[in-house]
This record gives sequence, structure tokens and C-alpha cells, in this order.
Amino acid sequence: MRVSQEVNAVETDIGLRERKRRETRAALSLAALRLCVQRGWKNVRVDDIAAAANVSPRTFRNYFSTKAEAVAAGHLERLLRVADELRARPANEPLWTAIVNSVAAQFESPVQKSETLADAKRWLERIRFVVTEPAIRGEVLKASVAAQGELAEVIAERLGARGAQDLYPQVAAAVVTAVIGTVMDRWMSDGPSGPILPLLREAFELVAAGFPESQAKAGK
Amino acid sequence: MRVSQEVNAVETDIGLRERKRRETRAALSLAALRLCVQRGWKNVRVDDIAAAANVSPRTFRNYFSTKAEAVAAGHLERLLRVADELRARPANEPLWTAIVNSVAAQFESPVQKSETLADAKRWLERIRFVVTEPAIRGEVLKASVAAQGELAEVIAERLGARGAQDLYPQVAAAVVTAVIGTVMDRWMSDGPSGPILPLLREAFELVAAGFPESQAKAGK
DNA sequence: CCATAATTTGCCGTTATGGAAATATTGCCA
DNA sequence: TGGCAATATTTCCATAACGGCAAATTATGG
Repeated sequence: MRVSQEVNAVETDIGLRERKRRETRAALSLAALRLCVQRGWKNVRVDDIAAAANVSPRTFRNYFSTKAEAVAAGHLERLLRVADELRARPANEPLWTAIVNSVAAQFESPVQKSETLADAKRWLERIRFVVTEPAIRGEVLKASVAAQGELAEVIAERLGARGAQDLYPQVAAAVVTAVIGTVMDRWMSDGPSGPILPLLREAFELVAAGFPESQAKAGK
Repeated sequence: MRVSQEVNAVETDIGLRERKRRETRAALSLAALRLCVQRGWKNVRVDDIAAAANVSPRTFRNYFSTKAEAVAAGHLERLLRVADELRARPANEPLWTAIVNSVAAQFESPVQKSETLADAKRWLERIRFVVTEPAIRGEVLKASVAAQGELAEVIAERLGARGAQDLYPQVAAAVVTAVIGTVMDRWMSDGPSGPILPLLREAFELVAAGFPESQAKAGK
């Protein structure tokens, strides 16, 4: 009776308890995002979100400590899926190729995933909101560091024993999230004309190339 | 009568008005940091900070919207000084060398700057607090993006006309702040034994080398 | 169906946040 | 120097967020 939203969750083994918990969390996060995009950040109170998810305001706070955290929860999960995706990729694939592909898989427009046009439009509005709204940006950044641990771990696995406790994985993970953030910004400020992927690839190529200062350029 | 804290401010040309404004801001930020390190994040109210800086609580909010922002203000300014430093460096210096040096100049322990031992200890406590306290971490990240614009601009200048509106400067700036954050984390979790510089250099070498996946690089 | 553990909820005091208008301070010029 | 306009600070205050606590409600395993 609590929540009716159905998510395409992969039910592994956990009981009803945990399932409902996740559903509630997802419903709250989704409601937060939807309402904020619709009415604007400041015109949504915690109570509104709770109401939209059919729980008490107090319960909202059992799941999220702030509105912003609820809104950014989706982004955090996306980053964690990047880590999963990376883990699932063939080990012989070059690291940065694998990274680009993993990131790309999570940041493509749903248009490519055979959703309706309305879905794509909604997706775009949401990205814009998340990237644009200052109050959210901070939370997105927190989500980034929260995901960096996972990312670093996967990267370390790929590198093998060497560099397990090296700086490499941590720095690489931080760079990955930094690149994602920058690309989203850039893509948005260009007016989200085309797909993100080209930008993403370009950015990661810069990283993989070590930011060549002088390429085929004469003069400075 | 408002503020008595004296900062080693370089008075350029601005009038008394602007000077007092900056002093007040600095006093508030400093008081916030000092009190929080001393008493712990949750045991400091905005009112306490305002009182410590001899202003009304409402005035505090004219300068900072949250406690966290006040505490992180110092970090933001440090990042901006990195940009300044970078701008001041010889143009013939390789980009990433210049960056490392600029960052290093702002993140060295004050021990090297002939301060007293007590100062060094205080500096360390503060860094630890800023890196450790979750509530602050988020704000530090916000400061990072806030500074990225400046950094990107300077980097673009160094690159010359080419790539002015390229991704390069923005991605590079984001990477710089990401590296700084990671290094601070790492340095702190290692128990701040030695100086930060070696870690910083190691991290930036990774970046400049394009994160070589396979290499016989076991040494630092 | 019960005992137990976990979750949800209502209640409520504390703190944060920011608008509006009254006061005080500063920069400037006659 | 005295007065005025521009800014900054302060007081007052309404709304919302935050989070502890204990009662009510709901799963889980016998």
C-alpha cells in the first residue's frame, strides 16, 4: 500500500522488506526529480515529494537527508552502473576504451534505447535541470566522490596487482567523474544539439593522450 | 569597529568600503573554520560564527549562504590563487610543469614558509577537517567547479588561440581540481606523514603521461 | 498466530534560510 | 565641513529544513 511504482529491478534474493525499501527510495527520488523539473527547485517542499510518493514527510528523511540528495540519487546510481559495466567488460580491452564505452552506455539519450520521443524530451529536461540548478550541482559532485571508491576499485582490478594501492586507480576514478561532469556541462551549454557521445570520446581521448600541449601546431 | 582581524591583504586600489567588505568576509570564513575545527562541525551555529566576527547573524548570511560555504571559502581562494600563479608563470614552461608548480605553491605546508610549528599544526588540523568532514567535502567540490572557470581560462591562454573554445581547457581544469582533491584525500588517509608534493607530482605525472595502462613504472 | 526485528509515522524543539524595512556607515561633492 | 546618495548592517519575522524520540505499523521466522 505504500508504493506502487514498479522499477525494472533485478530481484536477486532479498526479501520483500528490502524490495519495498528500494522501491520507496526510487519512488522518492523520482518524485523529487519530476516535481523539481516541473515546478522549479524552490517551489517544491519535502512534504510535496513525500506526498507524491505516498509516504510521510518524516519517512522522506529516513531515506534522504536533503531534497538535493534525493534528486541526485539517480546520478549516483548511474555512476555506480558505470562501475558495474566496466567490471563486466572484457579484460583484454584497453582500459580507457573500456571506460569510454562504460560511460557511454550510461549516458546515451534514451532515444537510442527505443523509447518514445516524449521520454527523450523528459530525459533532456532532467539532465538540464540537474546540470543547471546550482543547488543540485553540489549534490551531483558529492555523488561523484561517493562513486569514486567503486570506480577506483574496478580500475585497480583491471590493472592487476600492480598499483593496487597506487595513486593510479584513485586519480583515474576522479578524472573519470570530472570528465563526465565537464562533458555534461559543455554539452548542455552548447544547447543540447546532438548526442553526447562525440564530446565524451573527445574528452577521454584528451585524457588518454596525456593532454598533448603541442600537437600539429606551429607557433605557440 | 566591525572587524579587527588583520589579513595580509594586498591593497591595490579599491576604497575603504571594499576593503572592509573583504576583511569581514575573511574574518567570517576564518572564524567559521577555527570554531569548527575546535568544537566540531555540529557544535557550531551560525550565530557563534557571527559573534566571533563581531557581526550580526544576518550579516553572516549576506556573505555566505551556509556554514559550509564559509568554511570552504578558503579553499576556493586557494584554487583561484593557483590560477593566478599559473598565469604568472613563464609562457615557455610546459603546461603541466607549470600547473604542478602552481598547485604546489599553494598546497605546501606553511612549515616551508618559515612559520612556527604551531602554525603548521593548526594548518594540518584544518586540512584534516576540511577533507574529513562530509558536510564540507561537498562544499569543497563546489569551490572546485567555481574555480574551474578561471583555471580553464588561464589554460586556454597558455594554449594560445587554438582550442579557445575547445574542450581541452575545460577538461584540463576539471582534471586539475580532481587531482588536487584526490591527492588531499590520499595524503590524509596515509596519515599526513610527509609532504604533499611528491604525491602531487606523482599524480600529475600520471595525467601528463595519459595514464599508461601497461608500463614498468613501479617506482614513484 | 506469536514473538521479534525493522520500518513508518506523528510530535516537536532546534536551527537554517532569506524577505522587508529600519539604521548605520561610507564616498563624494558643493 | 555638512549634507546626500549609495551601500552595508541590523532587527524582525515567517517559513522550511533537520533530526531525536517513542508509539504505531508491518515483515520475517517459527
